[in-house]
Amino acid sequence: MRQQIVQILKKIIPFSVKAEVFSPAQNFGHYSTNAAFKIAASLKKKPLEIAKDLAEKIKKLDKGKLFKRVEVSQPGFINFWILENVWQTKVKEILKEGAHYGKSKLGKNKKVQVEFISANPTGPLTLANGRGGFLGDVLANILAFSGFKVEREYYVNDTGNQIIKLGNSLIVALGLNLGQQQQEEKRGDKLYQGLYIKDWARKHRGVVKKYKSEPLILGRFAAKEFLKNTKRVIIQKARIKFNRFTSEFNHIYKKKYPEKALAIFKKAGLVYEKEGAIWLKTVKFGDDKDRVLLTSDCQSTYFLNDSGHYLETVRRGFNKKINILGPDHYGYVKRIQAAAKILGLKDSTVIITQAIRLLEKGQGVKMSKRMGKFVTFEDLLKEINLDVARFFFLMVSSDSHLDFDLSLAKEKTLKNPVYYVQYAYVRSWSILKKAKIKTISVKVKLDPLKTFEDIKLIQELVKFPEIIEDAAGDYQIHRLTRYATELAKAFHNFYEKERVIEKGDDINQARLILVKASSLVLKNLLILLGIKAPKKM
RNA sequence: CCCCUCGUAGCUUAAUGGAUAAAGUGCUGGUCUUCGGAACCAGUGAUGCGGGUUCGAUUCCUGCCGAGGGGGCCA
Repeated sequence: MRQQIVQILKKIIPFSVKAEVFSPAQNFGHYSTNAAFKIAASLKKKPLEIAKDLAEKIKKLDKGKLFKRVEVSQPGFINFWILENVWQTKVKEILKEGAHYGKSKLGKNKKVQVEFISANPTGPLTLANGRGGFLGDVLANILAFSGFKVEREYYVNDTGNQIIKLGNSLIVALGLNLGQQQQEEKRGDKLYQGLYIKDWARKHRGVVKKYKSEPLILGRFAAKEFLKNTKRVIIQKARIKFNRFTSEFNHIYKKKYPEKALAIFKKAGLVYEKEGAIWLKTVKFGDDKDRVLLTSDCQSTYFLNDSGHYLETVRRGFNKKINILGPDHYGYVKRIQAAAKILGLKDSTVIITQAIRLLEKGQGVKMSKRMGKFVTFEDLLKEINLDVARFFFLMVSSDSHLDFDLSLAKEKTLKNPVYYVQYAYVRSWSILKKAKIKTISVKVKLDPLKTFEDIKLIQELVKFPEIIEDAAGDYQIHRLTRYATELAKAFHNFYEKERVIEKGDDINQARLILVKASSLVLKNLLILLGIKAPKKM
């Protein structure tokens, strides 16, 4: 629907302007455009006059096919009211498309990689990992729905100093002494202190003792175990899907991608030596300082290895990558974007999800892997329903610092908006069941659908593809959860005010079709969000 | 000290520079001889503080206050 209006505007406006067509609040019509403002700026005329002129042209062009009313209002908006029969036709289109309703070919089958979670295998998942997990999962769903070929990647940092550190942490946790060399390495870098370290060490006492002088081997072993547990939580508990677990050691390090990346950096003339180390000129790309690629004792840094990882992605045919990182990576964005650009990744996005501040009865609870005392993602999923957690986390923009009160969430779990949405689906299903609907007849006339509630509901249904399109473009996933609440509200309102099954089992066929369409859209939406669409609650 | 993000109803959050700042929750009052009341309706109530940019600023720039995160051979 929005697209149709955009097309009409294009015909009327001679030069290209960035005009928007949107659904306005309150009684400003079904759709609105600010086109007049955009033109006014370059024409130096009053927006209101331009709007009046445009509105006349639109009416002439349309000849009463689409619009019931086209009006201009202060200070220069053009508002559109759509004809009832146009809305009614849309309902049939929705039924025809069914489970495909909302899909588009926006992505043109291009490959895109969504990398998310990628937590270090040195401990359990945090709430921030969970937030990124839900975000990545749903974003990947939306992109796939919009015609992209999506790879969902989890990058496992399974080699390097952190693995040694993990081994050392386990050894120390059992009160064993580290070897001379490890003692030195331990200095200046804090070990992992969490309770989970102690628990694991005690549980695997024999293994820790056996490898007490070989922390790398011990660390690798433990990391594998931690990863196994992480996979269990992600896949089984959180219903988050991945199709590639990329190993830093096997896929990147062994295949010499860091070296290859370094060669490309050198060829680009962006590498220099200083104080015995090798640096990349990331300042040229907006970073506040240059970054080390090779240390003075010729070790590759985390940054160089990650560059290797990006290069591998490019070499596997991806021109587009979205990387979802936690809040501790803020300082990292500029340099990785610089590397991406040099390595030839055309469309690179880094999304930083903000931390979730956990409150317990209004009191802050510190969450840090080092502190030892923190609530893990798995803990949270034990406390609250998965659908609730998903919806709640996805309801807010990823750069909002979410305050999450655990005790409140548990308490008010029944009033969570996710149940509101699911309940709308249950109600729709219940009507269909009672009416014993089998096949939808295309012959049914939809003329009776003209009350405020009918039209409002159709209007929301028609918005669905528009919301998907917006989210696929700007990755703002909370558009979907917000929309879900609005759609459910329109349905509940419709349900309260309009009867489908009249007295005496007389069924209003037109309304029944509208219910079927609503049910379809709600289901498509819930599937994208990874939330269950129950027939009963 | 420097960098990044954020500050909106009592609480949790929306709003590519646009119309009367939008929802949920809370509180107050109301609806129904119901296709499942986990529903519906009404009322209540907000842009941290001070400047600037312009037709118009929650949004952009700047100073202050406050919260969180980060700060070269580390991950």
